[in-house]
Amino acid sequence: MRDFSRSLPMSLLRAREAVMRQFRPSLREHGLTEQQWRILRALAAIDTVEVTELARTAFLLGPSLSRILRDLEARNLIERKTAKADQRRSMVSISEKGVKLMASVAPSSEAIYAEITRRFGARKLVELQEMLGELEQSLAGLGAGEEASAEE
Amino acid sequence: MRDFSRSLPMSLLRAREAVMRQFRPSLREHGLTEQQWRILRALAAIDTVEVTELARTAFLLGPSLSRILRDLEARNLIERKTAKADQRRSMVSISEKGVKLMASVAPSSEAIYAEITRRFGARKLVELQEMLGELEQSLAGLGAGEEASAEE
DNA sequence: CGAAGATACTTAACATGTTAAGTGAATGCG
DNA sequence: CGCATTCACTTAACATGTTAAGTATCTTCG
Repeated sequence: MRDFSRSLPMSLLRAREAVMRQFRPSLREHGLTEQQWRILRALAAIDTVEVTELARTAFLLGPSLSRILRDLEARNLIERKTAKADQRRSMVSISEKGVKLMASVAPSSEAIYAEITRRFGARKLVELQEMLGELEQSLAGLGAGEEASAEE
Repeated sequence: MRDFSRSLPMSLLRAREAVMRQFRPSLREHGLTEQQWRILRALAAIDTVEVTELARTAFLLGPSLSRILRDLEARNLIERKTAKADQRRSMVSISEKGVKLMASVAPSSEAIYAEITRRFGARKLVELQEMLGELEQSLAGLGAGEEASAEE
């Protein structure tokens, strides 16, 4: 069997960890986890979303998102209100306080991203992301959850 | 701020999830998590290792590894004995039962990996892994933990 | 209309990620 | 030697990942 430290999952895991290690300290200083930050960023760009759509955007599973939204709401960083037309749906939006928090984190976050880009190379970064997208695409519809979709 | 769904961390996260989604069902059938599988694979190739070295190889943090080893030992999939020369060190090895479990999982795991390789392309896969390695390298010594290292 | 099924979440339960603190065993050094 | 420091782990505490089950609401269709 292939040396597992050279397997694709391990390569992806290590690369992601190398990247996230750069961001975590800054986020931590602001009392945010990586996932909470993802949610705030997603909300900042969208005004109002349903929970399910937010889960898709922030790439979080429903149960994780449920918990995090509960906590973010308790910290007054987001707001929720049930949709009028469908009482099942909960509409989520970022609060003013949330916007301010984002504004305080964004500069260092941007700086870190810029430094990563500088070190790795902007061109290579684009190329890498293209390959990652292709990998994702090439596996779409393979694993669980895709029951007889059209696929064209 | 950049559309966060196109950020490098998200690209890496989605790509990894697309890959792991392929493996999880098979591992689950054998009662293994992704991390437990990593540990068994690492042990199978090494005969005996210290916990710290195993953590490095399987890319797990100490506390996670501690818990998992406790569980794997309870399931008799691994064995532990303290080193004679240094009572602090615990030497870990895979058990016979562990070897058999690996043998029962390996075929489907190999098949899945082969299918991923086929879909994405063997050449592109190599290229992708090279880029991931370069990314990791280019960020080595940036984040936390590297206090005034020599840097060559 | 009204019961069966589908939807949109939420809770529960267990495993891991992450940081900090704890424990016991070596080491360094005065 | 003896004590402070370091080391190799382990525990603790809290957040998230993951799957299954639960709850309320909505939709469908007889």
